[in-house]
Order: sequence, then structure tokens, then C-alpha cells
Amino acid sequence: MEQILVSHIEKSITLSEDEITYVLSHFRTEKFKKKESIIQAGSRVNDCYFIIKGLLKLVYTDKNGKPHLVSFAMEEWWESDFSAYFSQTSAKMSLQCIEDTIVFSLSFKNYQKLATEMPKMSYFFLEKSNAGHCAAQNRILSFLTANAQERYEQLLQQQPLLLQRVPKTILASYLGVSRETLSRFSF
Amino acid sequence: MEQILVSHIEKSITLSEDEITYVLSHFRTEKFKKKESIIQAGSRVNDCYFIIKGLLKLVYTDKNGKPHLVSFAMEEWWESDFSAYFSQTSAKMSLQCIEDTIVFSLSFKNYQKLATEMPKMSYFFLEKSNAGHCAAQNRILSFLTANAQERYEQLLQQQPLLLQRVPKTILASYLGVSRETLSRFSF
DNA sequence: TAATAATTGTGAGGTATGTCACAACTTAGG
DNA sequence: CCTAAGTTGTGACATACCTCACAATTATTA
Repeated sequence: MEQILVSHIEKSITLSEDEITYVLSHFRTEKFKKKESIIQAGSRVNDCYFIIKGLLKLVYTDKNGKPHLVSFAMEEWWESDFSAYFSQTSAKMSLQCIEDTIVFSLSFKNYQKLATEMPKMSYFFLEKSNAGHCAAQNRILSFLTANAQERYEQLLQQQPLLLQRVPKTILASYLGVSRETLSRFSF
Repeated sequence: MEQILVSHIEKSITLSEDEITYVLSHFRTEKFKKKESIIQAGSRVNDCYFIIKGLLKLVYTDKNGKPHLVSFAMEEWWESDFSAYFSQTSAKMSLQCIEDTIVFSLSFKNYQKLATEMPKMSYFFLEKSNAGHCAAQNRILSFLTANAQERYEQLLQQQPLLLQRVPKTILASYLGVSRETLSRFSF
């Protein structure tokens, strides 16, 4: 299981055996059942998560109690309420399991430790953060340039496997459209 | 002028005199007139920019020729077509001056050089990238949870000074709403 | 296996926002 | 100072999408 994380990191940087052991010692394994919340809105965010197995949704609940899906997270993705994580404040969003899930948790302390002690890890985190920033910008672009059906088709093309694992209600929330409207799209 | 960049960096990390000189040697100053494009869609993106003075828009032009405003950039902001910058490919977006602008340019080569040679700079860039990621996620959230008028009011609250420098047409494009609709909002 | 919960499709009617058109006004540059 | 370009407001109408309601189907779990 550790191997999944190691391979993931080694796509960006090269580590010695000792370094691998050292890096891994900063993570802990956690398991969650479907419908459990890893992060709860309002509570402190101490960890970010590398997902080994499973499927998660990052959800913001508005003042009317309506949930909005900010992001999905699945195998080999990093997820957290990063605003809260980096500023070590309480979460605005919650992170909930759509499927049974196994993660590697990294506390903020250990994140900072790795980033400051190991320049290579700092560079790795930088690459991840940049990628996350670009992905978010693409999502913004799709809100600006596409209507609901086009956004759906884009997602269908980019994440065909994801769509098979996610009920339409949740998908609609991610696309920023009502379940009924999504249901009326041809294919 | 260098002092603006130095102060900006020193909000995140501490640098010696020599380090400051060394870091600054990797930037070059560039000036642009209103309406000039710093980055043109389709051409290679070699630099990212720290804005000393001025106001810019990051624009994606869709297949119908309609422009969509992905991001503003003003004093003390970093901007580029980061997807293209980090992957050293051609721009999907263009970066245009709304006002006369002075920037410090950082080539991708020099960015990598600073990030790998100086752990502190790697950490600085990481902080910036994380902040950018969070900002983008907040923008996504506002698309998911708010209608056009609410998005306008949010922006009014978060960037009151920006609104005074930007014509409504451009603002509308940023909010993802037509100019006419924006014009009908009371205030 | 039965009962319950979750998911999905679809009709009807309402609303936010888009598009097109035009006129008044402001700004920039020769 | 004059002209052209850019900015803004507003009416009329079209449409994408929302909300509510209900029924049919499919998963879950006791």
C-alpha cells in the first residue's frame, strides 16, 4: 500500500531508500466507511489526505442547507479543505466518503517538516499545488465558457470512469445544475 | 521598485542581503502600454510576472470569439497562463493590460533554478501556489453557490478598489454574466 | 426476503439571465 | 477642441435552468 504513495511521489522526484522510509514515517493510515466524514465543516483541519482506495466528495453546505460539490477525490489524489489546512483554521467544507475509503494522512506539522527539511519534498508539494491550481482554473473556465450540458460532456470526456462510480444527484451538484436538468440531458 | 518584490517575498521567508541580490538577478523589468498583450493565446509562455504597477486581465477566447475573463491581476499579484508556463507549452489564454503596466518577469528556467537551488524560495513559491489554489477554489464555490448578483456583491466586498478601475463590460465577463444583466443590478 | 432508503425520469410552470437593438454619455487621441 | 471609440442603461423577447410534484426503479440492510 505504501508503494502506491512512493510511486506517486517518484513521478516527480527521486528518493533514496532511506528517504522513502523517512517520508513514509510522517504518514498514518486511516480507513473510513461509506458516508463517513473525514472532515467536518466547522471543525479544525489537521490533516490532508492521499487517497489509496475509495471515492470522496468535498462539499460546501450553504446557508439554506443545500450542499455544493467543490471537488471529487479518488485514488492517487490529494484532498483536504486546503484553505483551512494551510491556515490551520476550521473547515468551511466537509469531506465525505462516497465509497469505503483508505487514506494516508499527513498532518500540517509533518507537511511543514517535510517541506522545510527536504527540498525535494518541497519541490514535490510545489508541483502538486501547481497542478491543483491549474485544475481549479480549468474548472472556472468551464463555468465561464460552457452551459450545463457542455460541462457534463467535458466531464464525461475527462473522467469517464468517475461518472460510473457516482450517482447523478452528486454529479449534478458538482456541475452546478439541478438533478432534474442533468437527468434531461440526452447522453 | 525592487523593494516591492523584496518586501513581498519577505512576508513569507527571510533572506540575507546576498540572497536578495541573487534572487533579484533572475528577474527582468518589462513595461507595457494599455491594451498590449503580455501573453498571446497560441504562443509559447516563457515567463510568469510579478506586477509592480498596473492592471491586467487573463482572458480565454472561446470558439465563437467571445472573451471570458479567468482572472484579474494587479499590484503585488503573480500572473501567467500557469498551465502553459509549468508545462512549457503554448498559451490557451492571453494576458492583456487594462492599464499601463510594469512587471518583473521570471522565466521558467529561472523559476526552476531558484526553486531547486534555494529551498527557501521553493517554500515561498509553494506558499504562493497554495494561496492561488485556494483562491481559485473560492471562485468555484461562488459559481456553485451564488447567482450573478450575489457574485457581484461578493466581489464588491472583497475587491472594492478593483471595481473602480475596471469597466463594467470587463467585470461582467469576470462574473460570467452579460453586461446588460450586470447593468441592471441595483448596487 | 421483506422493508426501507436511495436513485432516476418526467411533466408543468416560474425565474434568472441571455441576446439584440438603440440611444445617451464619457474618454482618449489627433 | 473635435471626432471616434468605448462605456453604460434600458426595453422587448427568447431560453436555459430551477422548483415542486409524483411515480418507477434499483440498492441497502434488518
